[in-house]
Amino acid sequence: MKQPSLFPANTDSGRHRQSRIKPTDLNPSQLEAATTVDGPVLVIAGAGSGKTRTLVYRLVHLVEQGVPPDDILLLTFTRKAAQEMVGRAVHLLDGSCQKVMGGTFHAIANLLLRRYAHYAGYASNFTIIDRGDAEGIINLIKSSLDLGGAGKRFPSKRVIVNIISGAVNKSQPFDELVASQHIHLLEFITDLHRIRDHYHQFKRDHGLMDYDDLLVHLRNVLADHEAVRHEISARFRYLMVDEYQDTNHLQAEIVRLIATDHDNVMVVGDDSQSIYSFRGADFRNIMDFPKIFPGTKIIRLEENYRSSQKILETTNAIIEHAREKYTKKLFSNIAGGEKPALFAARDEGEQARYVAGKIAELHQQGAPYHDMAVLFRSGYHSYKLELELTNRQISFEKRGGLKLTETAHVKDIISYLRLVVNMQDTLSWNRILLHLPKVGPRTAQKIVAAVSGAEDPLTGLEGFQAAPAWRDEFQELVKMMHDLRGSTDPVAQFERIMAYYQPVFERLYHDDYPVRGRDLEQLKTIIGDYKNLRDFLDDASLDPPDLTADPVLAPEQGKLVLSTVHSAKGLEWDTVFIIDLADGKFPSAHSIAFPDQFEEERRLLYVAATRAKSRLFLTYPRETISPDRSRHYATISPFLAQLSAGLINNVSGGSGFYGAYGSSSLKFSSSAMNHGGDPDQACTVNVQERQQVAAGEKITTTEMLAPGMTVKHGFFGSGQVKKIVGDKAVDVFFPRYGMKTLRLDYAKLELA
DNA sequence: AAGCAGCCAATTTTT
DNA sequence: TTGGCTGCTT
Repeated sequence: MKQPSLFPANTDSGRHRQSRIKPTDLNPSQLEAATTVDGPVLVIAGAGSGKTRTLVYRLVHLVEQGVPPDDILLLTFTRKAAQEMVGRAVHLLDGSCQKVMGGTFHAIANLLLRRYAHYAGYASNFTIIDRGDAEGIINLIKSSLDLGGAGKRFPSKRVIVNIISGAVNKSQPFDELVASQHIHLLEFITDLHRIRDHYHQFKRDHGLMDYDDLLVHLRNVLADHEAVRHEISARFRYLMVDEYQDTNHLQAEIVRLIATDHDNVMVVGDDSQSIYSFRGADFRNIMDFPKIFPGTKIIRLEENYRSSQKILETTNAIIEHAREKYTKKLFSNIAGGEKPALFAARDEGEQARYVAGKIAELHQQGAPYHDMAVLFRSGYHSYKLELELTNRQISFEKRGGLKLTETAHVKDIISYLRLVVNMQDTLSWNRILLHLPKVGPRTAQKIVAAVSGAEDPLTGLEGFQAAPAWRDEFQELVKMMHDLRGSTDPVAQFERIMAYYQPVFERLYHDDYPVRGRDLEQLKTIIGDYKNLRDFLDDASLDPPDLTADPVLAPEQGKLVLSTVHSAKGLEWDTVFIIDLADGKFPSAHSIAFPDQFEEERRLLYVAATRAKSRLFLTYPRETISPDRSRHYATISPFLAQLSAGLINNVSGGSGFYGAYGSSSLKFSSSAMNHGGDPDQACTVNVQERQQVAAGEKITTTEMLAPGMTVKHGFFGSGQVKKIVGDKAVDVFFPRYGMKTLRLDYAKLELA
């Protein structure tokens, strides 16, 4: 949890000792990577190729060579990853390299900016805001500029934040991004500019930084202030960056700038595991690295030490079909094991029962729960399974999906706490003032004006003339704010807030406040780990805890893990289940019309499948139920339909229990398998199946279309066919989204 | 004018 | 399960 201080007094360092690294611990490539001390190094490390091990040993090696641990900066994708690597190195070194600075780009940027923020025009007590906060600001601006109220075609706050953030993370000009990704919003471009400018000004005025600002301002400070650049470059003489394929241009620039004076940088990555392009990540950073750092030593790790050869054959086949040809083909010396198993369940309920049953069965055969994980595309895909596991009393830990800090009641508490640290934080004022009875957006705005206009915000608050209807509650608030300012113990401050908030809480969430109350208990426990309120608030934004099913239980080891694929990155388990492998769920429906996104979904499946050491189960439901309770047939994920026969073992039962179409699903799956190796064949089978179940409405070939016809798409709505492109694709114009080229084997089109 | 209750819609992935 | 919109109440 705690970050080491940024510039600690460095005392003992670099005692030479007998090396802890035995050459036999690493293979020759790993050893070379671990023992190259100076200069730029690019390590291209396939899944399971011992990348983490190599990084840990390099840490050890650097320290053994006399590099003060203090001088090393380890940039990782999650804070957990950094902790684990440093922890392992500390273990190998008997505790002597605790001072290695490690964390995410954002966390490190935060630490540095606390010191250098004034170069960016910020005070050092700035508040870090998350996505929800950013959306809140956009809403305030939208209403203050009187936008969006009238026409409902005006983009939602979500879309606006996406655009603003996307332009920063993709280093793309704002207008260009709107033109390429949101062509239908070009008519609003002037208003979008106004919103963007107000948003930037708002953050500046109130001491707020969003995630992107942390990177942007750090980059700017490094680029524009030579003295600072040299100071930081000297401070971190050795840089290591993990998961480099998931960095964006801004992050690459930051690396370049921090390494200014020494070029001692090792980056590690795998282009076939790039899964964060939605956040601006560009795996071409890997290819560009040697250009930016001339003289780069390139090392490849291609032997997989994680998975059995049988699993690896399948994962290799998954990535084989990628449009982009990747540089590596992994091999494994782990013989034996089982082929991956494919289970086509009748519906989501059966899928959950199958997975839970398998887990119970394997557990009985001696497999510990913590050696098993269930992975899925989206957080909510696991809901049914969570119920099933709870029924069977199998406890689990869920990663990814909703965060504790994303729940309304926790945000409430955090807003009060933020004000203790930064009274200029208008966004938080606005939120908590709405808790007063009879106070809505309008009155809240007036109070906010009084608060931010005053020399001392609290005096401004006190001076506000509250209406008699809510004067008492207002006085309570004033009193609490005074008490909070007089305290420095986070837990005491939390308690004081709760004393005030409890009645508000019960009124606001009268339906379910007892359940929500457990989140607040959990929050209190977490706050108890901090001595300093700002550290807590930073972590709450930068490393928000997952919303766990049973908060009272400490994060004990030994539990089954349920996780989104994104949150499973870098981890491994003996047994892995990947569920909901149906077209439209994995790959997600959003990706289907966009080839780049579709390819990223493929890599995502690759990442998921390469987490497995010895057992891999792939499942999908044949039928899904929408929120409106209508049923839909689902087809197997195209990524699986493309695979050759023989790679995967179809275990889809076949007892009459599955019902009429259940058995047809078996035929479908196995025929797709039998024709495998030839993707077109598999697609043909796929197409026939769709025609059969959908009574001929779905468009499966271009022969069914002609320019001028109207068609319907699940995401884009109705559109007009403009042009037939080849025999598999069609250009369609959608009024709200513009012209799209749709590939008929990806996209599901219907005749309107 | 402003707050508030109740209804309907939509829902990716993360720092 | 939240969020936006509508129409009723203060």
